[in-house]
Amino acid sequence: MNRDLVEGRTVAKNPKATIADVARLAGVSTATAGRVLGRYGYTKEETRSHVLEAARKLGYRTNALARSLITGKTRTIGVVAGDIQNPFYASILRGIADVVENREFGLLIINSDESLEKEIRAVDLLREKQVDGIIVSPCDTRDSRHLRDLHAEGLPLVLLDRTVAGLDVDRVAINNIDAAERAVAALIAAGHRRIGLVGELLEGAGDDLEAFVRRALSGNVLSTDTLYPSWQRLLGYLRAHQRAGLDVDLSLICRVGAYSAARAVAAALPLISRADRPTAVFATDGTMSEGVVRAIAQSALRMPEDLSIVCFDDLDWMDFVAPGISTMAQPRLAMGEAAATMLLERIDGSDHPARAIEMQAEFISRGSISTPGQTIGGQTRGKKP
Amino acid sequence: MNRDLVEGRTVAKNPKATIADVARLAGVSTATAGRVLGRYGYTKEETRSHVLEAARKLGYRTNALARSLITGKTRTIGVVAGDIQNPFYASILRGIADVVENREFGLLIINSDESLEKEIRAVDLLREKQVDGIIVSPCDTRDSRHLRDLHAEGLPLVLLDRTVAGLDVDRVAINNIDAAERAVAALIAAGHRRIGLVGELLEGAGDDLEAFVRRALSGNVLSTDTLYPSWQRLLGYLRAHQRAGLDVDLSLICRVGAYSAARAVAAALPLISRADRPTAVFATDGTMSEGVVRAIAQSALRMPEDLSIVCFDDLDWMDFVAPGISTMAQPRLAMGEAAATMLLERIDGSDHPARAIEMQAEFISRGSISTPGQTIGGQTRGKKP
DNA sequence: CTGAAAGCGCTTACAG
DNA sequence: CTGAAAGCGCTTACAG
Repeated sequence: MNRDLVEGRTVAKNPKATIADVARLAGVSTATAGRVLGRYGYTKEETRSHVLEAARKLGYRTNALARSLITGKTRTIGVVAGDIQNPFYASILRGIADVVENREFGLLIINSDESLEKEIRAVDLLREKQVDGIIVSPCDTRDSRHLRDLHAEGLPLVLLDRTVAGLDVDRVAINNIDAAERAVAALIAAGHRRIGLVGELLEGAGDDLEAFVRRALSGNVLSTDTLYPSWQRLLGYLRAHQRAGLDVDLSLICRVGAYSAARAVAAALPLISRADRPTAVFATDGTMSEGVVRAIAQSALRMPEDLSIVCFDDLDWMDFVAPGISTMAQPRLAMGEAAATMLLERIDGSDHPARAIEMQAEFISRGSISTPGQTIGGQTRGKKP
Repeated sequence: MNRDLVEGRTVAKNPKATIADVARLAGVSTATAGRVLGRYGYTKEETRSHVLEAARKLGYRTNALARSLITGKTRTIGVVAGDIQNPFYASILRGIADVVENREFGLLIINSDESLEKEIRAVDLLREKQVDGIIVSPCDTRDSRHLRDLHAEGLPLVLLDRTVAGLDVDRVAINNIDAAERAVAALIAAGHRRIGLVGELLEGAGDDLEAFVRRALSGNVLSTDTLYPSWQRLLGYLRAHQRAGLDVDLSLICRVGAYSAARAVAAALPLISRADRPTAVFATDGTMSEGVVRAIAQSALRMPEDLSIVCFDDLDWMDFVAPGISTMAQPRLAMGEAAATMLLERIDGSDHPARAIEMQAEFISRGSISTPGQTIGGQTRGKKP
């Protein structure tokens, strides 16, 4: 408190000046000072300017904490992302930040590293800090009491990229099955018949890849909605094969088991080094894409002459890594914007039923797909010099 | 308030339960309940368990707002970064997040887009939210009243990557002059004599590139500390030339004037297309590096046969874009960690004099440097097929 | 339009 | 070790 302040005299700016200090200097009640400083209620213009002048003199800054304690609103949202360093999340976060900053909201960001335990702690922390709403890319599509509770208690929640079984809340994602199918169809259209897949495919979809594929092929996959994206994209891969009347070779499906480019390299290398290697590979997301391209760079294979690829997510480097990477691009920025916009609407009080926004993925055709067995530069399946 | 709660009966969990509710149910005072729930002061073990039990029954969660209002600490720090989507900032942010999450602090992130106006608003917002400290990568090395005020008022502040004139606070950065000199020296050592530079070089260093270079060459650059990184790296470029007794060709220095890969492409294309083009190019940061590599990909030049390059920052793609990009790598993650660690130390009360942590940049030699005029594959300065 | 009073949900001295 | 009271810095009814 600044009890040493004297009206009428020039006083040193004090960042800790409070509404009471301003009121005293302006000769009004704290209620009135609060009204002009907090921009609520009515104030006579003259009073207003006195208060403002006093606030200026004291270097008054409002303490959002005190305000929030009363209003119950913090004008801050929280987001728990897998890894802010991953371009997928970095772009989404940027989209979120853009809409949030426009509304002068704060943005609290926490990494989950795809760990349920960390996600739960993140959500806890965000709640303690009384955020007005939360955007999460849930790392577990089933075990989600923390999210269910959130929603049950009325805290606005938006799910990004992934869905949670039985949790009917706003969400934004692309149609992963369809997008993957279109990506793989591009390969098939070019004549490929043996197409590899490199995907995270973490546990969660029944754990047994072979059984999953068998079920999928016979049209028996229940609740595709709550599958992880990589499993949904596997479904798209299978569907593209079925549509084209192609058999699926299980040994061509690489289950990396982790969100790691390095692990993807390790998984892709054997696949593309086999004698009966596929003529093309589909990578199920940006991280897997980086792994596959890295594996090819480490091998002696030429792209696309020896191996065609189609990736997922349009990363910075995909248009200048020769021969240009054909890929299924998700509108990452727009996904973040959409999620934030939905969340803010909820925070503003909208109470329509939960909506699922399906964003459009766009296939970008560049140079990484060629016809298998095609002869280029005088040799087929040749080695680099 | 949950006035409808009845002691002894099973009550529905209420996320809005307050310490008063818990105290009532446990039959103790709010002071006592507060002591066990807030983990401060002493409590008899028996009392403790009663309170805990009551809290559990009610689903009590502490309201950090109320606590912060009293303690004056929010256990939240703010960081204003240029663009969280940029890999440079994304990694730094990850480093910051890692140490901050360990201490269970919150992390408020805002983009400045290198605009002073946005930076000022960001800092304002963070202060309103009463963060315990701020990390900023200031977009203006001079006009910085907002940062000066912050520091004068005792709010912990750490500067990242850039320095502000006359603001003696903790900071972390690499030695940009030295790092750039080493990078360019690698080119000179390989025999290059005409080396281009592509850098942001925004206004701020006196605005006149030619005059700056002339001054630098005659050893007259005052306060190199508060230069923007790209200007410091230009200094390193010049110094490498001087050390080698090489003349500097001003026309080889490309001033992009913006933090934009697209703008860098536009600036680099004419440079590398000239008849008397340089035999090598040095890019002053990740964004410029992407621009240069992109420009080369768009040109008919082969790398490194027709043009050698050395980049700055080790981005994901640099080790798999053929022929592998030689670059000066900043320890981005560690820079973020160091900044956060310093900030938390200050928050913990440390009051030693301001420290400047100089991180080590590491040159990574890959395939993008060759000897100029070298004959590879039977032709020199040839075109791609 | 303005002020006195209460209160948001906690923590902090201060007694006991 | 525990409780009654005050208070953090605001906003919110409620009078006037």
